[in-house]
Amino acid sequence: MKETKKEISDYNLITDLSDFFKILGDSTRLQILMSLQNGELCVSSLSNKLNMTPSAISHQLKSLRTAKLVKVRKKGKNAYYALNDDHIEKILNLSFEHINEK
Amino acid sequence: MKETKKEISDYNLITDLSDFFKILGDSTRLQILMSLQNGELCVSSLSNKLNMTPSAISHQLKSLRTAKLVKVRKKGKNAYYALNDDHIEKILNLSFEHINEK
DNA sequence: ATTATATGTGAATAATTGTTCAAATGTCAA
DNA sequence: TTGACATTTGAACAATTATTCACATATAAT
Repeated sequence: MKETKKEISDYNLITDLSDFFKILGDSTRLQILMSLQNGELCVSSLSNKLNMTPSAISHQLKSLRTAKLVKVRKKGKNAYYALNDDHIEKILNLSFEHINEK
Repeated sequence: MKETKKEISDYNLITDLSDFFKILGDSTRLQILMSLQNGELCVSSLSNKLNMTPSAISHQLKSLRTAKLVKVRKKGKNAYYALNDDHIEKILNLSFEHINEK
């Protein structure tokens, strides 16, 4: 059944895409991603920069990790997070252009 | 105060961007946008295509209109909706590439 | 005018989710 | 070992939101 296969793959595409946008649709996570555009940062640095508790930051970093948008490097007591993908910066920039032309 | 100005514009950028992604972060709205990539459609066509009530579709179309992602053309009893912007297709395609490479 | 069809709207409900708080884990230094 | 610091985790709470339902509006046809 070709129709069924197409419907399933459409379904996956749609849910994957909307999940991806859901992750970007939060100001805290966006701020984290944009902060990491200059290079890796540890949780407490992000906590200071964004004026939020380490716990809140850590929770959001977990979401970003699950979505494979960031990766971790553990060194001593610290956990350094970095962008995991080049695409994200492109998408952010293109979306920024979109916003700015309104 | 330069610092303050920058903080304010950063704040607006972040909230505008996250609002934009929030709109895309819903499967119903994504399906509507992707359906409109082939040309304008009226509410009942979308309702049939997505197997959802006209009311649900209409509510989401209102969100999309407020976000200026779609526009309306009223003709007789029908309301034909179309994409309002070229950027959206680019963003969707780029995001699709991102999803597919995982 | 009255019916049927298409769309829009507002309130209510159910589900999702971001932040906080308290506590746990892990690492380093003394 | 003890204490301090960095990060993580789970539960609870508050806020947001997508859909449904009932109803309103608008247009066309008879």
